[in-house]
Amino acid sequence: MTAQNAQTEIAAASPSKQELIVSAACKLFLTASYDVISMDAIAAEAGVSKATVYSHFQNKEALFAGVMHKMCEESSGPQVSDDLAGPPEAVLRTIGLAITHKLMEPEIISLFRTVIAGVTQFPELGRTYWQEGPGRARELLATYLTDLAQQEELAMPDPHLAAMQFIGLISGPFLLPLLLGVRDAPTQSEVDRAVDSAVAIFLANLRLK
Amino acid sequence: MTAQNAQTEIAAASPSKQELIVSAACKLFLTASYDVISMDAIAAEAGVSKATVYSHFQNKEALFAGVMHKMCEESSGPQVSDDLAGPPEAVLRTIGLAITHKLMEPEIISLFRTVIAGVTQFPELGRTYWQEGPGRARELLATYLTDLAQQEELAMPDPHLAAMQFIGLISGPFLLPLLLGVRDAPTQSEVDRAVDSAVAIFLANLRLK
DNA sequence: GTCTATAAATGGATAGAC
DNA sequence: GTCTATCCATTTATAGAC
Repeated sequence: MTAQNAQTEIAAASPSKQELIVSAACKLFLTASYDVISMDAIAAEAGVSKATVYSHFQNKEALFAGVMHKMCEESSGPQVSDDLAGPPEAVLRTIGLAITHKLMEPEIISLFRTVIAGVTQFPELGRTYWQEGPGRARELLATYLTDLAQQEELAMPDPHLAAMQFIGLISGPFLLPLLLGVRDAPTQSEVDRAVDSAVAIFLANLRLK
Repeated sequence: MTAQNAQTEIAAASPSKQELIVSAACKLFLTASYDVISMDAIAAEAGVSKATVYSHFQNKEALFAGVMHKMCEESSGPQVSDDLAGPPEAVLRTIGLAITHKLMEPEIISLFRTVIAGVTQFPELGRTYWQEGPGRARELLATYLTDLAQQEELAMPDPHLAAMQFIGLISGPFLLPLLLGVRDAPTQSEVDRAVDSAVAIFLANLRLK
């Protein structure tokens, strides 16, 4: 066992300074955008001195990049990659609920705001988030829809377009109002109703053609 | 003619300092978020001194509020309130194209980013933008859909939900990627195809029930 | 690695002359 | 109203002791 492995194993029980810093930065960057959060505030939240922060990260931008990478990993898209068998209604409903529930989490809305706020300053941030989040959902859906179309002999000229339409259809009622802060998180029954409706609309059209 | 009217008429030809300041602030706040833009930068862009800026606006927040109010007015939703007659396909296509074209404008995407970035610090900003933009589109659509359902004797249990689903369906393929900066503005044919597809999906479902 | 103290720069906001 | 010059708080980042 190398020294590095030993350090990694200990980490879970007693978090290293580096982990304390990243956790504190995560928390703060979710409450406000890049420029609002100072290195002083991060150091204070982590319970370390500012010099310690700079000993682990070259500068603020490097810390921000590390934090964003970690948050994208943790919130990596809907976890439905396994369970794609069964009647299409059920599968789309499962995928739709997974996506909707992801979007409902306050942390995800906050992350979304932070990413969008930072994308002008840090263009790579947008690409990273897309690949880890919505882009992954799109690929998953497009693959499933392609298979579905083949099985049921449906027309599916552009699976990527269809996937984004489905995502828009289920997220439309909630995403914008939540991002703008003009409504609270929806109730379970509200989510169920919206997803059921969206699945019905989507499938009805597919089978009509 | 009052003195104020005279000033207003002159304004178009030779803009007042106040208008110079607001224009400069508009331009800058569209390129980056609230905290990134300094009063020094705004004064420099307007070609006036910083003290002059403060003689017209009490502080930075007041200037930001004024700028956002002006931008919301200028970009006030899709201008389709008159032309709601004709076959549903055509009407929905017109509305869909109007909404999509609005969203494609780089200024609107930038405004969107700025609003979302600022909504944590200034909650009223989100409400204002919603009312001037997406909220207005939702009301317009919901009203039209209610009428349509009545005329064609279709089921329309929740016009607001349906309106947001339609907006999500047409904006889904573009809005997220544009906000995240992972794609360029779509071509005209791409927009046409997406809107036609969305209208077909939406209407097919309505008439199926 | 970690701390205290501080440097160097920039931010919002104001005083005072004109 | 408008400008120049300045105040004061805060920010990023570093130096030097331990």
